[in-house]
Amino acid sequence: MGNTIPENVRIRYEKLKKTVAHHRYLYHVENTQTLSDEALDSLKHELAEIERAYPSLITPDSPTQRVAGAPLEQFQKVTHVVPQWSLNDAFTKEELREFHDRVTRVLSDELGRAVSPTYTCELKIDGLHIVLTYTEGLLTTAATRGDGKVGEDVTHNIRTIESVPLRLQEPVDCVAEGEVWLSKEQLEVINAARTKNGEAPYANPRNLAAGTVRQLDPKVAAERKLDTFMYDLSRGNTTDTQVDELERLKTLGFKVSGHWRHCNDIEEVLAFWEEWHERKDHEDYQIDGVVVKVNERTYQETLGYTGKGPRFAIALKFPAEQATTVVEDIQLQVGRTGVVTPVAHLRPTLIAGSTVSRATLHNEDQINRLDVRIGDTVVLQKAGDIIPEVVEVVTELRPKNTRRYHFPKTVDGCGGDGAIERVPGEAAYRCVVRESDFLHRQRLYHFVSKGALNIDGVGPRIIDLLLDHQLIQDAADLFTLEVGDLVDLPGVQEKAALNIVNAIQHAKEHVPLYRLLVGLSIEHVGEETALLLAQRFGTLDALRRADRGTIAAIHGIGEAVATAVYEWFHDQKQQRTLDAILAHITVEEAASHTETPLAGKTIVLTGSLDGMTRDEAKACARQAGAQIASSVSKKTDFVVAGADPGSKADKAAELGVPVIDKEAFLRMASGSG
DNA sequence: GCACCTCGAGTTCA
DNA sequence: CTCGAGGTGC
Repeated sequence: MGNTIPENVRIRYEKLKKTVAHHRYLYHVENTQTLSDEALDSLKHELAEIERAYPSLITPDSPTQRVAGAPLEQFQKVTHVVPQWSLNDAFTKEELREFHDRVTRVLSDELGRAVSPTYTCELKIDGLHIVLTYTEGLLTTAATRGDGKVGEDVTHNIRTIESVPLRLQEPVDCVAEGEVWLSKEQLEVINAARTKNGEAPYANPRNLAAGTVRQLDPKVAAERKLDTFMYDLSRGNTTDTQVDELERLKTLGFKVSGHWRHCNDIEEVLAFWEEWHERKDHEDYQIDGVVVKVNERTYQETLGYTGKGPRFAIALKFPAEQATTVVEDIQLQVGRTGVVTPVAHLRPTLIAGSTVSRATLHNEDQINRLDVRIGDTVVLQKAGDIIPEVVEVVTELRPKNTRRYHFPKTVDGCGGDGAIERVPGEAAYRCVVRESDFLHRQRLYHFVSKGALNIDGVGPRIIDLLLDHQLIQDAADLFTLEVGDLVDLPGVQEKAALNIVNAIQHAKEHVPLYRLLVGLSIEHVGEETALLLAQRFGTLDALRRADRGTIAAIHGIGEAVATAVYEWFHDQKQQRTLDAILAHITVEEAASHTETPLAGKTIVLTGSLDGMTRDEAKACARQAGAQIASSVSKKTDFVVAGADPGSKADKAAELGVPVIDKEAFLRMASGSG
């Protein structure tokens, strides 16, 4: 503070800031340029000079604030205000027509009249999805998509991207979604420099863009010229169509791709797709398809969402890049549960930016369907551009004297004599012996993994060392390890030993109940089922005492899962293992949902629950343990009536079923009242 | 009893 | 991402 700023400096400063921001707007949004690069640099330089003299002038939207300071220690998690859906995919014209048929059918059913929506087509850029949050027009947060609910805060890197406005043209609150990408040209520039330094070049722009955004040090991002296209205003949007939304994004100052089209029918959509199938390689960014959206907002809302994504949009992908290679061998892998998976070992081949040498064949049926044989030439592609997939065998190139693949009857290291069996009616082979050293080892890997106890820095390699040197027998032994035990291990220094012990000691405090349940390797119990169990019973003791029927009564858990859980908790050996673990860890109990007045009740929804979609209300009721029925009967416990209730409310009155309003429903669902 | 969805488990490479 | 199996809703 202290030194006052002369009025003329302040005016000059504001003027400079405005000019630079305006230039950015023209350049990235309007695609025109009014200043030479040199002129712009000199303005920025002058701006920086003034700020150096009067630091109190600096605000977050100053062009000088694009390059932030020190590297981060680690990423912060960001919970998305707007759920980040992913899109369903279509690969053929046929699938697109099915999408269109479904859309028109649902709309006609819901609205009671024939409706033909129009569509927008936008290019699907192969980059990294980002979510930008603005408060009163200022960029406050930039986050990655993550799992759709929680992403990582990468504001420090996104700020460095020129095309991202630090201040919008209007002081609005909004959330915008778009894609960060790196041009093919930039990739070449970077790779040329790397090759010169004797470093390996990066495989493709997408991976490099993703890697860059996830750098802790913002200097790296600032050097690599990332760019953006924004395509959605998910909060603070008042437009009635997707077309208007794109225009609105531009008005606010976002960079929006110019290559989109408003299509009146599905044939025009297909024409756009075919046109870009031809053109896609001529752009400076990678395009992996066309995003097709129902244009009209009211129709979008009518169509709504599934658990995965919107029903009003689809990603029409271009055919995946394919390659052919030779199957050199088919080998068997055994997982934690004893399931045997056949994997094709391939002659290494370059496809979609990486060299692939293995591909899963899933199971015996899949091998038979494809009739893959050792020695065959196969067509390979990457599902979702990541996982290699054997599409088909090129039978014309099959060598003579090949034999159909016969699934072996034994697998090395599977325990006992290595026998495997396929239970009739099931697809997978499993190890016959289920209590082998091998499977025990796999279960330990799982116990320390991210989804379970999440012991940082302890993975398969460390577990192998500990087991092989008899430092541990089972999971409980991990918690008594001391630095002195570990330093004798080959390749483990004092520092590493300390890290391991610290990580284990850290992980044993406040273990959420569901994470412990995940870690126990109970059949059918993964993250979701573990959460259901934890929420229903609250404590491990309650779960241990539960009978089979109580477990099966949980919505989302049936007989098969209930039996597996019940039997695990009534197996003496498992219980001894569990007790041993419990002696060392503290378990964070979950809030039990048994107490809500709706638990076990059957309810019927009618009328519109304003501010809440039908799906949300259903989810809320289920969460509280209620069953939802579609019509009112004697068995109905409550009818929830919103605005304009239909005939169901009358029926309820007739049968004497209690009718409650939205507020009462929410109170009951949340456990009070 | 069947069509749908969700979950769990296994999957590749840099 | 893909598969199979389990669970739910009609």
